[in-house]
Amino acid sequence: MDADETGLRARLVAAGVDLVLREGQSAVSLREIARRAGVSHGAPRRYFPTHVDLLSAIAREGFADLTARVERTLRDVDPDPRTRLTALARTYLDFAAAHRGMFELMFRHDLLDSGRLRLRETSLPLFAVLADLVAQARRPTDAPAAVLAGALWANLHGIAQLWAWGSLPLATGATDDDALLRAALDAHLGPAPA
Amino acid sequence: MDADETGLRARLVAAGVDLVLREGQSAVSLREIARRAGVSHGAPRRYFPTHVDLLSAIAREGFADLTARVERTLRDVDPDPRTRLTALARTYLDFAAAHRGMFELMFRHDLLDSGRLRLRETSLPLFAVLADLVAQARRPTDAPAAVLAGALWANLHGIAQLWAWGSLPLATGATDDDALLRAALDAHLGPAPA
DNA sequence: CAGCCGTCGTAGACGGTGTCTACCTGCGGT
DNA sequence: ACCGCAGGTAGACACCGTCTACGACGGCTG
Repeated sequence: MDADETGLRARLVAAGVDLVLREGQSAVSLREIARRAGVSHGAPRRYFPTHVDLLSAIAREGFADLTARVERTLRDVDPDPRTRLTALARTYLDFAAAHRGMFELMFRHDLLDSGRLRLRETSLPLFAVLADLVAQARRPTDAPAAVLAGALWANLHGIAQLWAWGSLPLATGATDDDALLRAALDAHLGPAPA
Repeated sequence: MDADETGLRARLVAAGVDLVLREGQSAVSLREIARRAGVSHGAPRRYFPTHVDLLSAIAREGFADLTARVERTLRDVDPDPRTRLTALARTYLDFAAAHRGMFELMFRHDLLDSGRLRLRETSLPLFAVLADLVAQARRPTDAPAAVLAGALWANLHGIAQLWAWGSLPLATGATDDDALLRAALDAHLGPAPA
């Protein structure tokens, strides 16, 4: 995306993203991405002084990707906020399931030292989209919009994580996460309209 | 807890638990716990052939601890299911906040290879307690009990995780998680009784 | 045009880690 | 008295993150 698309830094990040998607966070080492980029083991240090810096940069890509997917999804969905929220939630869960390693990494605050690269703030635009839709769908008796949005996000996130871990399928006996998704949306936003 | 409380295995796990609580998952190495137990670096291998086995054993302690805390809490709470669920939820969030490193580890399926030691099943008794209370508190028009319980658990879990990561405080501007907790319970179980 | 200097990548070293293997040692059962 | 084996020791290997000294090269200044 940046001007120097082919710069070493971009290639290193790309290799890292590829690795994390394919084999998970623990496979991402500075030396391995150097190998994949065809440079010496010390080269990445120029751009990522520390392993945490590399992982943070990769997670950043993850957030950008997820945000882009959500926006792309919402472009084709009609304006009813409840419908849009459902689509957003579906995209969130699909992303977590399809890119498990990346999803894990994105929320590993212990690995990311989230101040770095303003990483945590990277998730805010996504939350803003959700919060905006929640504000539209909110009923007068519901909790304040910010709280409602936070609680709903947490619910989506929890479903994504526990489902991926296998606990939720095991505990509920369900074979897909759709019922859970609908239960969460119904709970926070009221029963779905016909 | 086991018969040979002072056996090497128990001491190794204890050292690991201590480490994970104090410094997080990444500080737990086979060699370090060997050092703390005063044995050679190869000794742990007898009990934990692989690093994953060690981490799984530690996470198991974490689940046992959390479950015990919940049961202890519920002993002193009156029988109204909604009240009990609130207490359970509070305990869950407090545990996550107070033992962040352990909580992280417990749900890191990439580190745990959850088949090992039947680890994932270890979380089931806790879920059963929650599911039982949910079944009692459930209203006829709610989702099926298993789904409702799963969705609520996911909500708690998501709040715990995103709060610990700092995203939720950042996004909602809140300074404590109480509003979120109440919003989640109200959403899934209906507005709290007076 | 010559020379300097900063950027960027190389190469080697160090300590730490997981894992494998060969070994020792002491105790229980025959 | 002996053997066998569980349980701990010790060394090796490859890999990792990090640090440091060093080369190469290109653009600016004189």
